[in-house]
Amino acid sequence: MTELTSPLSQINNKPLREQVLDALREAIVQGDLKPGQTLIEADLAAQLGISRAPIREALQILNSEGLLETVPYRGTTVRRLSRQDIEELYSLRSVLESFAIRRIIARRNPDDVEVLREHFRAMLDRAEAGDLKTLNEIDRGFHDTLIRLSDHQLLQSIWNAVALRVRQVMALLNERNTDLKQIAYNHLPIIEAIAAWDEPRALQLIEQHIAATGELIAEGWVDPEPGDGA
Amino acid sequence: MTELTSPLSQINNKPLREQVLDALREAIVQGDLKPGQTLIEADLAAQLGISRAPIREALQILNSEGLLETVPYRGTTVRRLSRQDIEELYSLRSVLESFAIRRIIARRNPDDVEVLREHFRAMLDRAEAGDLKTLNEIDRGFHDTLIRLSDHQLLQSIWNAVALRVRQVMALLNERNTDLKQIAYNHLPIIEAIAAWDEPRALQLIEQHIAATGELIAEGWVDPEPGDGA
DNA sequence: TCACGGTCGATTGTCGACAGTCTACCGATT
DNA sequence: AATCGGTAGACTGTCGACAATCGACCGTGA
Repeated sequence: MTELTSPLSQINNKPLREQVLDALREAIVQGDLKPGQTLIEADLAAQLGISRAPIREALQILNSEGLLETVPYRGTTVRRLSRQDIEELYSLRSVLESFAIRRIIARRNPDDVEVLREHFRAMLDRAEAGDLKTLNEIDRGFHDTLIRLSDHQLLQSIWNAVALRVRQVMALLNERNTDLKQIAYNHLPIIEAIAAWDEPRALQLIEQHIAATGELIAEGWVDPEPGDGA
Repeated sequence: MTELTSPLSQINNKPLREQVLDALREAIVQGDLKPGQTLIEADLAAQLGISRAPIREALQILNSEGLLETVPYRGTTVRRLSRQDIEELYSLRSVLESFAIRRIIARRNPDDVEVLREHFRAMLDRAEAGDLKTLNEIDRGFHDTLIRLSDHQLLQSIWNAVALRVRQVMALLNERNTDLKQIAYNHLPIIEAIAAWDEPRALQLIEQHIAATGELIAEGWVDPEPGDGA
């Protein structure tokens, strides 16, 4: 056999640690595990039918990713999100995406624009179908694509962490922004500014777009009260 | 007894995991552990006289911090630093510090300026004494202070990770920048621009300062050849 | 000569047991 | 009643042993 790693999805051999890691991370950013909720290693282990060792390793990683909070000898809880956290999250996000756009425009590669336009079409399509869930995913995909196109590994890895928290915030939001097509159309001028290699305008648009979103969310955010979040 | 946590440095009770974490992290950023070098859990455990469990947890964390690279079932090595990594590191650093300065200037707090000027005086003092090691530490302290003054926890945590890698790069550099007083004086106009609340000038200076440093380092950087780095 | 299969040693992954630490509770003392 | 000291239970931290995986090595057979 020569290569062939990709198909058959590589059988099984992912360490338990990583499976647990993925599962917990997903549970957190989808809001299934609520901020403030405490995680008991033994419970998780029993629940998953494995020992505590891989669980502990996963928890340490999630802690260093900022999704959990661990106090030695005390326990680990899902990190709480204050209004200040939201504001910080979106302000930093704005900085990172601006940086990405600057790099994309500097490269002036028409292919990039086509990729982004394709995203917009998909977004509009989902919006017209009233498909909120998929629309959100595509919206995420658009911003992920901006980062990816910027071709900057370090930025990418930091973005990954930031984007996780954004997903978590979205999941915890009870109020839903229902003006779907508006969300989709919000992205069009950004794309066109990039297509025109108009850096100042693209930066102004993306920063305004993200700041507006952040403010909208921060505005209605109620800081979590003490309690175990359950 | 009422509080009193801070003095007496809290006796002992830091988990082994964290002690190992600190020790390994320091060894990496100081260049004692060379990029490419592989770390064997059992060896480290024997060397430190403890079991593998806390070692493994520390390694996972360092991996998620980007200082180590782990391949399941294969092992963990100190992450290699290519020239591209250096360029990415400094370009991102520039973005983060610019953001910090924008926030500092937006606040217009004269105390901030005084803190920065004090840093400059200390730097100049060390430079005149020809004290390279301390100068580097103070230089680091200056940039750390910029971030701290920006009062942005998320930025702070990302900066911490980035700054670690910067330290590692500095430690691995064989060529030393010997023009000490010049380094110190480089910071003065930045401080003065902040003092004057002159945002465009402050941003232009910091970006140029960091880009110049980055290019200087990237220029002489030799990409690591395969091998275990030892 | 070279591709193939199998085996072996080194190393990582997982487990169950035990040690250490913290909190909550409770009774004694003032 | 309020404070103190001590104890019990729940949980995290650490350990040593065992299982699983990988790469290198080595014959074997065409």
